[in-house]
Parts: sequence; C-alpha cells; structure tokens
Amino acid sequence: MIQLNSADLTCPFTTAQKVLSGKWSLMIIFHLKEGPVRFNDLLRKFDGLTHSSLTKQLKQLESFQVIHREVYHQVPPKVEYSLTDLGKKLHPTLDMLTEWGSEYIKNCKGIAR
Amino acid sequence: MIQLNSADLTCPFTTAQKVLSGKWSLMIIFHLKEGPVRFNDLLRKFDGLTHSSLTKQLKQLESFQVIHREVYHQVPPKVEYSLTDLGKKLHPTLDMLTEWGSEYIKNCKGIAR
DNA sequence: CTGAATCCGAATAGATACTG
DNA sequence: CAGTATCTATTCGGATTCAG
Repeated sequence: MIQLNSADLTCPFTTAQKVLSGKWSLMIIFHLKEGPVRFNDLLRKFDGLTHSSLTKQLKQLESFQVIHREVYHQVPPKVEYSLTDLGKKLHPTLDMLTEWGSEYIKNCKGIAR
Repeated sequence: MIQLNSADLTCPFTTAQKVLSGKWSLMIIFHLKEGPVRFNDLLRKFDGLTHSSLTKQLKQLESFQVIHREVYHQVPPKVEYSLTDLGKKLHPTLDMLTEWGSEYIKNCKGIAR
C-alpha cells in the first residue's frame, strides 16, 4: 500500500499525487460528496470495479484520512463510508477537475484511438 | 504507455486520472507554468527524477496534448517543452491542488511514518 | 544535449475462493 | 453484507547502455 512518508509531506504535489493516484480514487471521492454510502452501494455505482479492488482503494483512502469508515455492529453487517473534513476540502478541486476533463473531452476527440 | 481510448473519454474523472497519473506529471506541468523550459533545465529541477523517467513522462504528457515539444535543429540539439492551451487550462486546478496539499500537510503530520 | 532500447523490481488491478 | 487471503498479469519507474 502507498504510504506518505515525511519526505513526501515536503511537497504539496507529491502529497496530492499519492492521495489521488488510485484508478478509482477520484470517482470514489466524488460519489461520497452527497453523504455516507454503504460498501455495496458504492460498488454498484462503478462499472468494472471489483469487490476486492474497492476494498483496497477504500483502505488506502482511509489511511490517507480522506474518507471515514463507520462500522455498525449488527447482522447483517453495515459499513458506511463518508468524507472526512480533509476529504470535503477536495470538493472545489474535484469540481475544477471535472470541468477540465469535460473541456478536454470536447477538444480532444482526435486523441483517442 | 497509457492511452486514452474512446471509452475513457466518456468520464471526465477517468480522463483526468489518466492524464495526471504519472509520478512527476503534476510537478512537470507546474514547472512549465512560466514558459518553455529545456530538457536538462527541467531535469535539474527535480530531485530523484532520472533522465529516462523524464523522457517517458514528457512523451506521455505530449501524447495527451497537455505539453508541446519544440525542436530546434542545431548542434548541440535544443528542445523546449511548453504547455498547450489544454495544459494551461490546468493552472487553476493545479493551484487548488497545491493549496489542498499544503492544507493536508499542515493537518496531517500524524499520518506520516 | 536529447533521446531510444532494454532489463529489472516494485507496485497495481483484478480474479477467485473463503469467512464472520 | 462486508470483508480477507492468495494468485496472476500488467504496468511503471528507474538504472544502464547506446546513438544522433
């Protein structure tokens, strides 16, 4: 698993790059914007994302303290994921990224193969 | 090398994630903000970035049409890298990311090991 | 000065099977 | 329902060497 060491915390970009590096990280964070979501609900939102990959990504993001994991001790088990304050602060950046991504898509039909 | 296929261009996040995924991408783009930079000048700016890794990253970013490669046919060779319009549009997002990264660093001394 | 080619180790993503 | 454990294939970054 990716770890942030103290050397990384010298550079804002290294920090951001590591935190957002997972293939699904951006989308997971985006889908938690509206509030807590359960594991399987999250899983169903993404096409091509597998059970175990989601588990790993969530643990990763949790270790970065970007998302919070709330366990309800009941049967059947229930676990909800939500954004931490740190995670919520990513909203405006995510919105800009989305905008840029859309712009990119509009302008770059020629890039895809 | 990472490629954007037409399926990717369906989702702004996938697009953004792929384009910015390289370990040095964010920093390279950031350092091109002020204008064109030569290969070796760029190389010297980063500690731990090797010659061949930089070559690959630049080709990658060029393929995404985020940076432009200008070759001056002279001896010794001179090549300058600069941001394309698409790349320039990343500025505000990068600035927000920097801000977030700094915020993260301030709040999360406890995360590093 | 700039960059291509190759090779290697580490890190991912995903498939599958098993558990409380 | 929400995991864990293990295995595999692929990718990625970096070192090294060679070339225009």
